[in-house]
Amino acid sequence: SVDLPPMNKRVRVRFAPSPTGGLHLGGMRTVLYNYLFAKQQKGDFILRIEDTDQSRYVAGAEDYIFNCLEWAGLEPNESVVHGGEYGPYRQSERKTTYHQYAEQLVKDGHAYYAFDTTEELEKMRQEFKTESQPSPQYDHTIRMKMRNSLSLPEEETKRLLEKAIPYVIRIKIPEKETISFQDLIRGEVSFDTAVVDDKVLLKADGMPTYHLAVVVDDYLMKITHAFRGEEWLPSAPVHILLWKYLFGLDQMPAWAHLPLILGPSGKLSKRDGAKYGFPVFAMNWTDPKTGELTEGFKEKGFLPEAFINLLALLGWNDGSEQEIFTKDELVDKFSIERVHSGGAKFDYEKAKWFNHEWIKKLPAGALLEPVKVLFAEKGIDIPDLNLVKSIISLVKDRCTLLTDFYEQSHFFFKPPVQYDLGAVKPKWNETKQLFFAELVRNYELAGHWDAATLENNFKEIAAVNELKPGELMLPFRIMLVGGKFGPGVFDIAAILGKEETIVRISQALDAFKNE
RNA sequence: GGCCCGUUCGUCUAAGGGCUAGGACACCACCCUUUCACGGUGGUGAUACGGGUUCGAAUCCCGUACGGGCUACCA
Repeated sequence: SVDLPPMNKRVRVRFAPSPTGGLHLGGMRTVLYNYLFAKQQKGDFILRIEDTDQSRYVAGAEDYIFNCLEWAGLEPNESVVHGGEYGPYRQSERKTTYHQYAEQLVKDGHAYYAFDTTEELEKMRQEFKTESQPSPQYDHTIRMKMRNSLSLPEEETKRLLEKAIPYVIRIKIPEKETISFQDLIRGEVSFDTAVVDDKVLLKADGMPTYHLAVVVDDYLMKITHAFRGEEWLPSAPVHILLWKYLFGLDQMPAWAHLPLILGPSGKLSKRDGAKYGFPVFAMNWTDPKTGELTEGFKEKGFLPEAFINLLALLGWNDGSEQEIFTKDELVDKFSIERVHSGGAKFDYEKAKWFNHEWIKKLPAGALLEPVKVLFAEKGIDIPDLNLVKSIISLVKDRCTLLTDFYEQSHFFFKPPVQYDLGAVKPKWNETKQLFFAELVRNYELAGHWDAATLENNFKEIAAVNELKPGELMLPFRIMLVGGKFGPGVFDIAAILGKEETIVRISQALDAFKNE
């Protein structure tokens, strides 16, 4: 065999945001798989987004997508914002190119002009609607009954074009042909052209539809691989025919159709998230038209590392029992052939588990920034970063979401404003009061202020007074933090420091007495 | 309706003709811990159904059922 120079892989992901904006889990996973594959092949990762300045889209949709990718660490090498050698990347700036290819298809007899108005199309659908065919298609069975350059006399077509009557260009699908291709995930998939309709390629406004744009762009941008959602499978025959007519089937990129991500009932939707209380977007998105907020994984308290990890495992695994992967490991181990062909239901509980594992796994230093932001939002200034690091180390095992850090550690920065007296009062007595008074005197004289010393002294005093330490630890906890929560009491006291610990005990003793 | 894709514990999945169908989440019990977690040990729980092929099928083939997607001058 001969060693050929490796062909530069150019992996492309292409999509449009929903008209209301946002970027859902399925879209995000498509980006991720394309990214992983591109990096693994040491190729380029290219992002194509439909022009979002069209009226059907909402403002800010494009920036939002790039922000999400930046947060998740999936930035493309080439895109409408990052640039590249194959621009322009905006569809509106490529109009003449699309037009040329569409005209070429007409000239070669693979496409035709259609002058039908919306009303005429509607009328056709009503007219040909039958029991067995509830949604008639514009296909070989009826194209000759419509107003297009195939059914009209040549002069009439010419006249209509000269009069600038609005028209679209439709592909002329062959009547009877079997089309098949090799999907990287599913193997051979085939279709019968008899049931494929004459899709519009060029719209009346001169813009291409997805079908034309994806083929022309992929060719001109030298795309070698493209993974997209399963919902595109039915239109694959149209794209294959366009490749055949325009550039040759040997030029076609390799395709993989990814399974859908399912919600509790059917395809995962924004509504599912709202209904069941879990995020479906990477980051918060507010629809500027309606003001409706859709919560994101980031703001919900997810780490990007966990987000990538859980997304990758939703429909793929490496065959081992490993579930926690860094991005580098994913790049290394990902294989498109191992992606499942069946859809996967999203499980929020498992998603949270991934985040918990990542919080436990990452060193405190890596969590510092998001925790700082969290506390800043709650109006708490963090003075000493090293102190916060030790606090993070102490509590991170019990935090599932980043937002849990507030609940788990706010008392280090603010003394309790009220006490869970119900947990102390019933068993409170003079002896315990005296014990804590003695504890304060002991702690004031303590030379070493560390958890082990504090615990020893605490237990010694308890023994001398013939008290069970167990009965004193809960009151002690409540004195320091106000309730039944937080890490080990002596760890808390050690971090609070001598002065603050003694102040909190004394204040609590007063509060208990007054009750 | 038509076309396409799919189907292993409740969920994500492993097993590519051959061990008692393995792991993870969730759930339950116990241990650890006098807060809550983490952690540890164990448990409940699945090859959609029916036919073939085969010495042998979760695995290959056919049918049925069920689920999903598409069926726009949206992507």
